[in-house]
Amino acid sequence: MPNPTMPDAAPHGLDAFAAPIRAALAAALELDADTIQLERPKNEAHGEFALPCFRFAKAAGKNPAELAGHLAATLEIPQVSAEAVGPFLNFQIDRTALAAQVLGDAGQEGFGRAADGEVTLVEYSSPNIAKPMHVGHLRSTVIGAAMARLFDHLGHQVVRINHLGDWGSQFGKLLAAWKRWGEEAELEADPIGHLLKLYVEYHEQEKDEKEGASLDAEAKAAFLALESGEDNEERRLWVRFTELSLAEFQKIYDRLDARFDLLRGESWYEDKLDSTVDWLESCGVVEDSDGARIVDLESEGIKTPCLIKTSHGTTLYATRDLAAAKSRWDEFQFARCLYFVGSEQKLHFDQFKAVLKRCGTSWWDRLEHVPFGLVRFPEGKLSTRAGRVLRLSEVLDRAVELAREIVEEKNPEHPDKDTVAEQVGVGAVIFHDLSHARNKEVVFDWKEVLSFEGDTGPSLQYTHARCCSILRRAERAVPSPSEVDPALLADAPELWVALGRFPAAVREAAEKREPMILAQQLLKIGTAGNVFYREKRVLGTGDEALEGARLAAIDALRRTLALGLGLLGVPAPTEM
RNA sequence: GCGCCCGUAGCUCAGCAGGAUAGAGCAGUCGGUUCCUAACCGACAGGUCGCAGGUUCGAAUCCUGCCGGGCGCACCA
Repeated sequence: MPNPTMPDAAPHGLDAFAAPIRAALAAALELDADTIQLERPKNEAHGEFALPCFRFAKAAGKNPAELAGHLAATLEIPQVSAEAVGPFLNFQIDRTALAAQVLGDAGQEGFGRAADGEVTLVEYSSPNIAKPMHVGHLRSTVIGAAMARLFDHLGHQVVRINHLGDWGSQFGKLLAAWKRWGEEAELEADPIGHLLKLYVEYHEQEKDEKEGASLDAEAKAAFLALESGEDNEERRLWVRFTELSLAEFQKIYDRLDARFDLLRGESWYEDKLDSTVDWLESCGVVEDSDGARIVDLESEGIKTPCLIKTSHGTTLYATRDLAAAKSRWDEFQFARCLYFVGSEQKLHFDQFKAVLKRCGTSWWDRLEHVPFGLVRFPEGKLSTRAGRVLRLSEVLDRAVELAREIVEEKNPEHPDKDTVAEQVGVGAVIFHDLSHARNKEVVFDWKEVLSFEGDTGPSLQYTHARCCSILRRAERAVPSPSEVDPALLADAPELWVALGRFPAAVREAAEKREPMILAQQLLKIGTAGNVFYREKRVLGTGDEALEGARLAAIDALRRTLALGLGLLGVPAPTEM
């Protein structure tokens, strides 16, 4: 467990000032520093931190404005001035001290890092074999990968797991369909496309009563053969389909910078299913219901029981997730295991956690479903069965194509347009997803996803590239923070405040499992950066000390943007 | 029917462990480049925070009810 009293050496930007302010307030109000929550004023003119004095005044039986005034007059905090505005006590950091602190922090590799050390498992992406990854998978992949990086940055020992959907009766259907309509040449040319076609064809033919019955029988037989574990034709085909699918998925993962430590599909837990069921049975929580084995969850406030085994004796989704969770616990004794899965599966997670609770495990509440909203289309839902899908690769390709046109137009001299177009196009798609609250459903809109101006990934990439450009043209080394006079940078508090809030944004994004919080902060940093280099000429001022100081500022900005974008999985090109 | 999520500017969204005149971006109007990339900056305009109650010194934020949209509700995953 983390030790909250452990001094943290990591640079934390504005937090460096919050601690003494809270300590001074705690002493003045005779309260514990932990009970004092400093607010971030909405209006930047009100300073960097604020304390509404209402509740403290009430406790002390005083008038809030009076208390604020009294505190403002008596508090002595190094490098921080306090001012009372009505019942509010506002704190402003000395401009030079602010620049010095943040410049020093943001210049370091570990800006916003913490030393946690806990084991955090992150399950994300988890697409189904034999189907294309579509826009729906984008969310799990991009949010999960970003969260994994955030935890990693905060010092967790992160284990990234891809829980592939590679098992279940659906593969019986696919095998049956392959036997009827499979074409070797087509499979070679476009594996997932062909497998999807077979899947769609199956569901098309299934509607026919006579065909449906015989297809269903063939599918059941095929899955049975697969499940037998023998090295038969079904198994060999399944392995092949899996490998072909993985190769396709990997192309997407490479583009999205999504990596996994463990590639464990549902099939990986196949030989642990029996023992899991036995374990559940031995816990005495399983009962019979119409021939099926279930765990009743009424006592946990869940009306729907959790199905462990069907009346035909086959295992289910929940059984496999239970086996997976138990296996992971045995292997890692994790502090938390996060599942980045759509909100439509909330009940499933509530159920299988409740089962583990009923079993008396000590770790059931370390499992956490991190839900996110569905991707919808203006025209309505897409359906894999009907073959109506928008492939993720197509989304990325279109974004890259558009980015390529824009690079061509804006920077025809660019030495490597293909690379930068890929970075910008993919970056736009990733950032667009991550800049929205994960819990809300998103209506997919090409115009928005392909937008490169305003609050977008490409505009941040652009700011980063501009910084790189200035540093390139400087043709001199960037002075280290200790070499510059921070007073020369005191005229850009907006930049330092924006940068100084980066560590808190990283922390909060991780705590709330909400990458959007970091994305929003990066946008603020980007805007502050644009204003900075717009208003403050860096090169050619004739003042060497000033130039050095501003170069250091640009470098801090560049580093923080690269760090933040990197955490989100958005590439940071040095020229665009 | 029951459960969960969402409803803020024309559009897309922040803000919601209560706090100061509700903020961005896009679209609209206007302005900015003899100067490190204008994928930028600035100004104007735009809001009964779904509706109605309640709690509070104070509610977009918390509670209740309603309306609207989405998702889920045992032998699929």
